[in-house]
Amino acid sequence: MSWAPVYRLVKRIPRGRVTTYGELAKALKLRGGARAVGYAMAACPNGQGIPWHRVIGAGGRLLMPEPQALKQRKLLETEGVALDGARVDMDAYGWSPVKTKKPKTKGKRAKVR
DNA sequence: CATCTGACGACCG
DNA sequence: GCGGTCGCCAGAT
Repeated sequence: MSWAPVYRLVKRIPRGRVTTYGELAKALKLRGGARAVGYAMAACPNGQGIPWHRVIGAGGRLLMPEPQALKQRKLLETEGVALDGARVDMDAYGWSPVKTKKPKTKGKRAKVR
């Protein structure tokens, strides 16, 4: 399966912002397919401009095993995302793909929540 | 075709 | 807050 849309969305994530698998799944209409999204990320071609580290679990919780999680934390911090231990403040850095998704019809509501 | 597993999410105890 | 279970989709065996 071509996870192009997933990768595309991930690439759309602005710097200093994060999103969750669930959000991505919903944005792509993959209801309950959070796992599928996770799978896509796991199979994501590393080194192709895909900021996988901006993709986290629900509630802004880091999932991946430690080695990757640590790296992810570091990368996020570098991008300006404040991490609360293994937690990310979704209320502050949570990016909504569905709302920010290509504002075709004017600006509409570019407000989070 | 059946079964298990997985970088998930939500629910329950 | 933590751990276990079920449901979801996709891929591998």
